[in-house]
Parts: sequence; structure tokens; C-alpha cells
Amino acid sequence: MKRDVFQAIADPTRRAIILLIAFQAMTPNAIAEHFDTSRQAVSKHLQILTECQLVKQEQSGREIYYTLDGTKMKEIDKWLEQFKKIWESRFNELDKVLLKLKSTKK
Amino acid sequence: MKRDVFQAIADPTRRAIILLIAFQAMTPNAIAEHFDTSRQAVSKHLQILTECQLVKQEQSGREIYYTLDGTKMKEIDKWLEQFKKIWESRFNELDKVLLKLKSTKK
DNA sequence: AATTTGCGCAACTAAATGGTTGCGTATATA
DNA sequence: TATATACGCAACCATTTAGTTGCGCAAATT
Repeated sequence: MKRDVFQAIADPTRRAIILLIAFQAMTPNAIAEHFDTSRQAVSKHLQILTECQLVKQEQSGREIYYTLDGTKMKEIDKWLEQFKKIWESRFNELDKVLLKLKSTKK
Repeated sequence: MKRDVFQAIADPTRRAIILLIAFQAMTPNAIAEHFDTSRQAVSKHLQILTECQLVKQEQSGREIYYTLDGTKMKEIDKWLEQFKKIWESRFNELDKVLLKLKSTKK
């Protein structure tokens, strides 16, 4: 049952929830209204997102507002960073080849 | 059965495979040797990665080499981009508040 | 004080997932 | 030509997942 950030964002509904609460804090009911799901289903998703520390809660009376916590999102970015470097070097290699072709054509 | 990039990278083994073949093309057997899994299991993961266009095949005799295709990876980056903007504006807002506090203190 | 509302939690269900085993086929090697 | 190797594919199995239903509790409304 140990879940990580990558599993958290794997579900499309969860990604939509993330996007929704990124702009403003919302209650489970308010979130559910935006989708074709029940409050309970949303609640479960929020539970998972909370577990993965992508989301923070803020109680206000009997209502609970959920907000996005950007910190963990950066982990995904960090993972992508590895490949960016590889791509860049690949592209550079490609550039060199193209440049060579260009010059030999002349 | 319709899978997307986010589901593809949800599995830790799949992420490891991606990282592995990012540096050099590899056959399913060679990949499997790096993990505690069977060739068939790896093959299934590669199938999913191919389905999501994260991976490309290159046949060489009876061997099939798999390579990373960076194009789809950028989709993840694009998705993250949305939030980066929000974070930045949030930080800017925070900066303003801090600046205000600073000036009123004087 | 009684009722409504917002929520989390637990039990349950159908579907998806990751894995195994056992094939068939094509290429390489003896 | 016979055998070994590399692989994909299909059937099968255990576990996880996303979702529903039905509670119970606390805060708000009447």
C-alpha cells in the first residue's frame, strides 16, 4: 500500500483534482461537483494525494479545504531532469552532424 | 486498456527500465538481467512503454533493441509546467507581502 | 433539542495490473 | 539439418485499484 508521487498522478481524475485545487482550496463536495463522481470517490483520491504529500488539509468548521502542496511535485520534475540532460546532449550531437553535412555539401 | 504516459511511469520497474535504456539501446534479456524479474515481465513492461510511445524498437537479427523516445516524456514536463507558473506567482505574492512587512516595519 | 449537512471510515465489488507458465516462430549456431 | 537462443503472444493467477453503499460523528441550521 506504499504509494509514491508517480502513482498519485497516474490516475486522470487525480490529475484533474490537482489542477483544480492548484488555483484555490476546495472542499471534497465542491471538487466532486466538478466531476462525474461521488464525494466518497473524491475523498478517497484526496486521501491518496494526502498520503503522497501532494495535498494539504485545512479545517474550517465542519468543512475541510484541500490545497496543493508543490513540494512533492518537484520530485517529478527532478526525475525528468535526468533525461533532459541526455536529450540535450543527443540534440547537440545531432546538431554537429547536421552542421557537418551542411559544410561538406558546400 | 487505454494507457497514457502517466500510467506508464507509475510503475517503479518501468521507470528503472526507462532510465536504463535512456543511455543505450538494450534487448529485453539484457534489461531483465538488471532486475529481479523474468524476461517476460520486462517484455510486458516494454509493450506498455511502446504502447505509450515512450520507447522505440530496432530489430537486429533475432534481437530487438529498445530505446527511449524523449518526445512523449516532454508531455509530462508540459503538464508540470502549469503548476510551475502557479508556484512562481505564489512566491511572487509572498515576496510582495514580505516586502510590505519590511517597509512598514521601518 | 431536532434535523440537516459535511465529512471520514469500513466493507464490498468489478475491473485493472504485474507477474508466471507455456507455447509458437524466427534467427543463429553446432 | 538439428539444436539452441531471442523473442512475442496468450492463458492464467494473485493482488491492487477505483468505485459504490452504508454507516457514524461533529458542526451548522431550524
